[in-house]
Amino acid sequence: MLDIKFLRTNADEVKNGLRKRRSKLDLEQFLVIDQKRRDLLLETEDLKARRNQSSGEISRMKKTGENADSLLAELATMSTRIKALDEELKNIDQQTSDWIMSIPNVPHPSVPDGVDETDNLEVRTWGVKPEMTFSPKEHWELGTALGGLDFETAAKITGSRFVILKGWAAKMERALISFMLDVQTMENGYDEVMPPVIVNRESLMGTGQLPKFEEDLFHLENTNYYLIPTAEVPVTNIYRDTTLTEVQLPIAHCAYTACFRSEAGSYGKDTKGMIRQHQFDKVELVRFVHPDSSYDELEKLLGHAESILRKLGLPYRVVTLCAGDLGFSSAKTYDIEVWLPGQGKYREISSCSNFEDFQARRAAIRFKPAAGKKSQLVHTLNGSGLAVGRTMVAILENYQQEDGSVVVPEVLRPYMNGLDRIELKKG
RNA sequence: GGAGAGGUGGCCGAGCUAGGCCGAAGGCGCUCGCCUGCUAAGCGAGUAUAGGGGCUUAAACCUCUAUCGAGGGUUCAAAUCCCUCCCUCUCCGCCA
Repeated sequence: MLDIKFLRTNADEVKNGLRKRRSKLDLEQFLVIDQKRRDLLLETEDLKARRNQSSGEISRMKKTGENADSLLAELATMSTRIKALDEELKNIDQQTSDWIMSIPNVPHPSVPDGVDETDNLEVRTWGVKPEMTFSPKEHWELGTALGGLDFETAAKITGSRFVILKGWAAKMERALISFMLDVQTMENGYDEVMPPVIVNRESLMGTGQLPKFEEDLFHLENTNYYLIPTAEVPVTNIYRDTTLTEVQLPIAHCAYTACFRSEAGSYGKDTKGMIRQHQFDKVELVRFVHPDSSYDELEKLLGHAESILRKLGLPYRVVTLCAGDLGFSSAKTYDIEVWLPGQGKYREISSCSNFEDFQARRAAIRFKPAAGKKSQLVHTLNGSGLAVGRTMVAILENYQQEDGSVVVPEVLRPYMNGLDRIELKKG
């Protein structure tokens, strides 16, 4: 959510931002509503001030035994009028907040112009794509053949876009989670939390998934509860309605959770394999920082996510999302895309964003400056560190051998009882 | 699931069954000043948030409105009365 005063005084900047995003929102419409709202507010508050004053008058008259009947009658009609105005105001307030909640964040000046993912800007590449003398297989083929991935049984017990991990795959999932959390807590300074994977509506409003993207979420029937689409939601909301002190910043949390997405509108996309599941594991990194340093913090966060891929020896590239591809709440996002030899392309494995004060304003996350000045909004950032399932996909495809076996990356072996190679058991 | 207690300012804690200068006593904490060789103590003042309007380059400031878990209702007027919901705590039951 943007600052309403900022909207009024910097309307042109916001309009430019919306245009850059290819958004169809017409800010003028909002400005008209806003003006109407303020006029109404003025009238209502003025009337209330008079009522409050006269009410005090009545109190005094009753004490002295004077007759207050005429004043009482006058106030009765005034109160009716106020009630009507309040009703009107409530209406227009709703309109205003609907508007504000639906305006996306303004892209940072460094965000490249563009329409969709084809306009994203490559920042750097890392690693060497493995050379294969054979035609590389896709992960679902490898994983299924090696007995680790079972999509069919998952489809039976639940439905499409679910998987059962078996044996080495289940173990590798667990190993990856532990490995990622260990790196982030022991090397990169994150405090680990394990939050609820069910959250209420208010939390989803705070981070910006609601009210606009209800259809992407799993909603528990007849409740105020939703399954989280990312740990960003519960972790960011830890500090909802909280005023921190400046010395506490930056706060850095990492969290492993399962994530749940309805994937509405993605029919036909990645229908095979583990790339796009309704339920998947992710280690998330969340940072609460001073506004002055949030873009340095974004680079830091990105580095923390990259460090996992480097340790695993998985080649990747970093891209800056263009304005048209930018998420609703984000001012700037880097995607990390890992190389998948089986698919022959880079696929997103992490998304690192600076939301500036967009989420902080919605969620009321502030800090009190050391100088004792007025509290101000923090900047929030988050990124995957990393998507666990997709990491397994990348390992399978990058470390596959001609005979269909898969070498286990060295850093992962201690987490898998020293297992160094996944191969089909004979017999 | 059953029975009960409770949610008030940074914290503690009055007020709530006689509804009326209550945004809210008192205390603690904090800030600024005074005082004191230093410290402690003492004295004085201040100390919520959001929104609107005024003033301003801006801030400060002034003023109004709202906020005593949330949302409704009664009333000229609600922290105080009524309804619904949420949360916390205690006891019992159940349970990984």
